[in-house]
Amino acid sequence: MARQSLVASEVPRPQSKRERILRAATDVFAQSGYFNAKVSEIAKAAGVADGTIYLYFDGKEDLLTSIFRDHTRNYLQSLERDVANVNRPAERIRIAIRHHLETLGRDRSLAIVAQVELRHSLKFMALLSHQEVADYLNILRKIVEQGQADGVFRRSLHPQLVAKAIFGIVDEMVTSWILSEKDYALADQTDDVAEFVLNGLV
Amino acid sequence: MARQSLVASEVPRPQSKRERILRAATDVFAQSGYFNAKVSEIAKAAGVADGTIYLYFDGKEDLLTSIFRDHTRNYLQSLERDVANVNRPAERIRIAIRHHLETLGRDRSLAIVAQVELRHSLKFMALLSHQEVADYLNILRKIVEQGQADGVFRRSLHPQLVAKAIFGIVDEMVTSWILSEKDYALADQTDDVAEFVLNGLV
Amino acid sequence: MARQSLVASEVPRPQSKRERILRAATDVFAQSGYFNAKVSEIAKAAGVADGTIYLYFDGKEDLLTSIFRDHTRNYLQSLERDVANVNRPAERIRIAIRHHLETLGRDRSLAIVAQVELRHSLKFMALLSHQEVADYLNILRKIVEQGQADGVFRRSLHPQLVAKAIFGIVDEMVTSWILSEKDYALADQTDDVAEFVLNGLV
Amino acid sequence: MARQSLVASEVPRPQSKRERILRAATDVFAQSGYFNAKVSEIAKAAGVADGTIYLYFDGKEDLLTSIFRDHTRNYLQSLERDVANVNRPAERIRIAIRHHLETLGRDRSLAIVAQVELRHSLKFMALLSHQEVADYLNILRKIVEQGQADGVFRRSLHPQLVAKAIFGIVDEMVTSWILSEKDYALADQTDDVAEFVLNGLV
DNA sequence: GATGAATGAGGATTCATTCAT
DNA sequence: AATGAATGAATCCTCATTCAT
Repeated sequence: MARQSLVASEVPRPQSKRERILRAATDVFAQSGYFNAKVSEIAKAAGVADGTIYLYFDGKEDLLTSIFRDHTRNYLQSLERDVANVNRPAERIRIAIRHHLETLGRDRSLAIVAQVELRHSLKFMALLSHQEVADYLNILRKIVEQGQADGVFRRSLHPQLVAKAIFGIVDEMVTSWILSEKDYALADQTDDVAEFVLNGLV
Repeated sequence: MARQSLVASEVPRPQSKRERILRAATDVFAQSGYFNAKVSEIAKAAGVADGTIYLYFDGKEDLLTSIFRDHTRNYLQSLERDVANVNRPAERIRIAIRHHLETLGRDRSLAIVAQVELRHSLKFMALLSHQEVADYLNILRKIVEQGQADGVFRRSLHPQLVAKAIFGIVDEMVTSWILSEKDYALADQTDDVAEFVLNGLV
Repeated sequence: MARQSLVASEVPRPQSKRERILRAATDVFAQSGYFNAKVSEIAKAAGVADGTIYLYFDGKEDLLTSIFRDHTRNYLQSLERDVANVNRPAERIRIAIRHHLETLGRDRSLAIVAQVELRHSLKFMALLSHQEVADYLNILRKIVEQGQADGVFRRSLHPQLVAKAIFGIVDEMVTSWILSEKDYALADQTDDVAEFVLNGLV
Repeated sequence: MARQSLVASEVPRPQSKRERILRAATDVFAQSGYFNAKVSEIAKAAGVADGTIYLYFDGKEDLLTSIFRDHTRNYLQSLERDVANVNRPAERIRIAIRHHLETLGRDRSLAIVAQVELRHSLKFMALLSHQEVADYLNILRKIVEQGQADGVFRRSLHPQLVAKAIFGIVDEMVTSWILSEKDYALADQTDDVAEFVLNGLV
């Protein structure tokens, strides 16, 4: 059964003008795609005049970048906090997976922007890849290294490759979710994903 | 050390006019991105007049679709052939991984188009996802199911989730490769990836 | 009595597409002023599509520059030819004055562009001043120098200052003409201007 | 040798808010040109808020008009006073020339505005031409007429044409000065210009 | 089949001006 | 009187596509 709206937002209406514009941009980018989205459409959705957007952002591209940066800042902070709350490496892996799935599973528009719009150019991907994504992968890598040091993770694996692999798996779950016509809770896959990551196929 | 050209093609110059156009489109899309690529640029790279492209394709978007369809047809056929050559499920998994990494590792422009340009809109991704990607996942899923039936893969795992997970891992390896400034052979990661997929982290 | 149209053109409709566009640009710039002129208005006046203009010119500013350059090339050539036809320095001065007044008196739109639109920025004026206007002044200066060498012009005068002075006088006659509400033939002032230039006030 | 700044002002900082705004407008118009100048830039240069400008002026165009009107009022008064101080017509001509060159030679920004920005549209030029410039030309014309009545200026010349010619010469000297890369005192040309005006070329 | 000159729709952005405070 | 955040109209240029040759 298809969803009625692809971008139904369960997110509360933001207060500040900057946040309202960013929320509107997220929804419009998710709905129309970055290139087809019109700035005037975003302005209308945010309830401001076209020109007002340029008081808060440098332009259309800055809107996209800002959505990502704002989100990532919060994301990485809360991820590190959550991970620090548990000690067992395996549990930390599970926590990281859940964190990713829960965060994007909660905001479909944001997920679409993250999975689709942020990847529309090599240049843009390279930018993200060397900053925020690298930070994210570092967190995962350190969990793996710690697990190897503790003797609970196999030492034959390259931590960086494992980090990328985990990211790849979770990323694909999100993509699959936004493209799916079924309406399921993304975070419900946490345990299945974690089992596969920890134990493998055999 | 940075590569000299991001889209250096080791692919032989195609003969037919249709193939020349498609090759040019792949290179130009990889270089400039779909939205920034100009049809006239593709025509020039292919050595034909602008209008000629419209004798062979329906338009710019059809170029992108055709790149993908042409490639996928060959890809799935050779994947099934390779997989049929071995019997052990674990080996089949390894074969599938190698096939993916080898194919894209051989043609950087194609890899960029596959990882970046084909994903620039939800509508486009949905299209691919329900046809070619679904076929690909089905092949992986059947390998998993066979392995479970044979008793060599754990039965607690959902085959569809495993298929997606494997796709996600390999996909991320490719993305990481095209974004990397280091010049390594993508297919060299086959064994490491396979080990992780088969045995997991613990 | 005010003229019915400020830009009534007695100029024959040009043949080539490039010339048609340039003619239209001259008329529209004269009518509306450079900054207020719309490119689409020029296209409409030239009977071409908006985009066609960009096949022949680099943009709006290039239209203005091209009007001037095209005109100046012809102007300086015919001026030198006319001047070479007579020998007496005083007659050459008169010829130069007539040439200026006749050329602009024949094409009101061109005169307006020359007197008003080409001078709307310091950067633009500097550009013209160092190229075409300098060439023009050089021709005048050489006439003066020849007259001084021949002993018919007073040697106490700086030839460069005289050249500028003559230019200034004629230039002001043109400006005055385009701003005037009376409809007189600009070139009719040739003899009066020449008399003043040659004999002065006393 | 090029000047360090094209608009270096030797003018004392004005006191009243209205004068500060007008001074800032003169400098900014000279620097950027009327069309490219931003009202907010003028406000910033004047040290007031954007909106404050509209308490003193009707808008951007009124700033330009006001610069001119304010300046012209003083200019014409002091010109008439200076002229009245001498009796010989030839000396009056010299005084008028000096007055013009001195006034603009003292304030480069004002000179740029006078030579460039005030002439950016036919409508604007017509406006000036029929008011202030006409008053100026009248003063010159009367000097000529008086000189002819006194029998010291040749009667064959049309006084109005002579007035325009003198204006044209001096005007061109100013234009040439603001465009020149050499740093000379404009008023130093007074005697050379006067000699040419009075005695002509022959 | 091939060409490439011509088309014209479409949108991000700027900035003079306003007005609630 | 003064502020400055907000407005929104207005336009140059690009480029996918067409079609007469």
